[in-house]
Amino acid sequence: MTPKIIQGSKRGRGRPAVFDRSKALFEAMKLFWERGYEGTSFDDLIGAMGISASSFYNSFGSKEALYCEATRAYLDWAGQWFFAILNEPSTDARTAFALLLEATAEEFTRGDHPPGCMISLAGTHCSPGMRNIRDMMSEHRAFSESAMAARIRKGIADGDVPADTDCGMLAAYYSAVARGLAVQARDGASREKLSEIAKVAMRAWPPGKARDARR
Amino acid sequence: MTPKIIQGSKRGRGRPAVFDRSKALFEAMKLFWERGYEGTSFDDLIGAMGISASSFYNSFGSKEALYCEATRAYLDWAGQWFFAILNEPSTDARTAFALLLEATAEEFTRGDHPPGCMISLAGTHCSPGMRNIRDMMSEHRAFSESAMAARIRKGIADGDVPADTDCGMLAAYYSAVARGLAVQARDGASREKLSEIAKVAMRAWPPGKARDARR
DNA sequence: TTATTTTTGGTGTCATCGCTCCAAAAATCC
DNA sequence: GGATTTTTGGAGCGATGACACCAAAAATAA
Repeated sequence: MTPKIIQGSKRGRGRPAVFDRSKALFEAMKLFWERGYEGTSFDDLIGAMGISASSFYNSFGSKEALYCEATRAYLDWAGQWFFAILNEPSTDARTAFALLLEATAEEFTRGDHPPGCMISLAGTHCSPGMRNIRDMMSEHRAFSESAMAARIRKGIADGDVPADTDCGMLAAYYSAVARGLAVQARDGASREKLSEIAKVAMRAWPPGKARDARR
Repeated sequence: MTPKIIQGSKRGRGRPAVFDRSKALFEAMKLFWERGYEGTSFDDLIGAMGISASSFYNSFGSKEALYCEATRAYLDWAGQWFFAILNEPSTDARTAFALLLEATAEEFTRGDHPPGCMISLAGTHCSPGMRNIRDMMSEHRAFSESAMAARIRKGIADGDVPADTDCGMLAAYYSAVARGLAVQARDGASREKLSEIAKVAMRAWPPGKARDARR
């Protein structure tokens, strides 16, 4: 319960850090991403991170704390392309979502990291000791969904989305599609397949011309 | 490796089974469904099944073997409504898929069993010891997707689906949507929300009148 | 009742998991 | 170089996980 003091508590004197902390975190992230929280053991982690058990403890506190950090690191990383596309001011809402799904297809199938999404499929099972992590991942999913809803609302304000669109529901739909793409990627689907699915998914975009947003 | 002989090997003489095997299996299924394979412990299982460790071993062989059986039981159970709707001869393909998603929304949110789908979200993480289970679940997902593709092909043959439809891709899309609905259900989405998402998803159905199937 | 077959409780085992502690080493500032 | 501060390797620990075994009990056919 006491907030564990981690690496860098009294910097300026004494021995500095030897291993690259953010690099170790990145390795841990990839492992969690591929194997999930329960599927990744302490020994797996320190092996991949190249540090000892005590270094691990000193620097990251606990497996659960590391998982939170790794998740944050993933969000910072994936959030870059996600929000860059979502908030690009010069594209209309429909194009933004098409590009978003296209980028999703690409990012979910790159060879330099595990397939799919670290957030979409993690913490979906609920054993007693997993509630914290489950709730955390659930909140992250809700957050990205609400970001999509906000973009759709902006589309209405901009006049490029029909004014009677249910933003929350359309966001929930695209959120669900993205989760589904993650499962497909896990099952070995190619970028091309995900891309085609994305194209089909875009056919569900609200039909009809946008009405005048200025009422 | 030796195929373990389980309950009922030499029936007709001796003591008969005391506990209800299929009921115990059903309890195990619900536990696996909710908590996943790794999240469910041996003790959790025998507790929920109401049997001793040795009975467990005698009757089901191992945790992994039980998981396979529980998965089969789930497929038999969920396959009932799934295939009943998919193969109903009097509905056209589009209606079949609309009803399928509608049923999915309902089944994924019933109070009498865990939310979502036991197949959609299981075995998506790949630690070394989970490869068998991962592959098994992946195959089950591929199977349901191919069943959907077959139904769409039948729709083309019946003339109620445009002949130039890419059946495999459309099936992959609806498969992905179903997986996404499972995640949404896990995150606590209501039947109504899933139902609305399903309606949005149906807007992606191939547009245009069906061409004459008889070429 | 007896022989036969299967179930059961209880106990044990071996591995892994996630930590935890400690003494020694290393790198900085003075 | 010495003091200070932090990191590191290594050993160990309590808990849990997934079986595994066995003698005793129970229920049936004969």
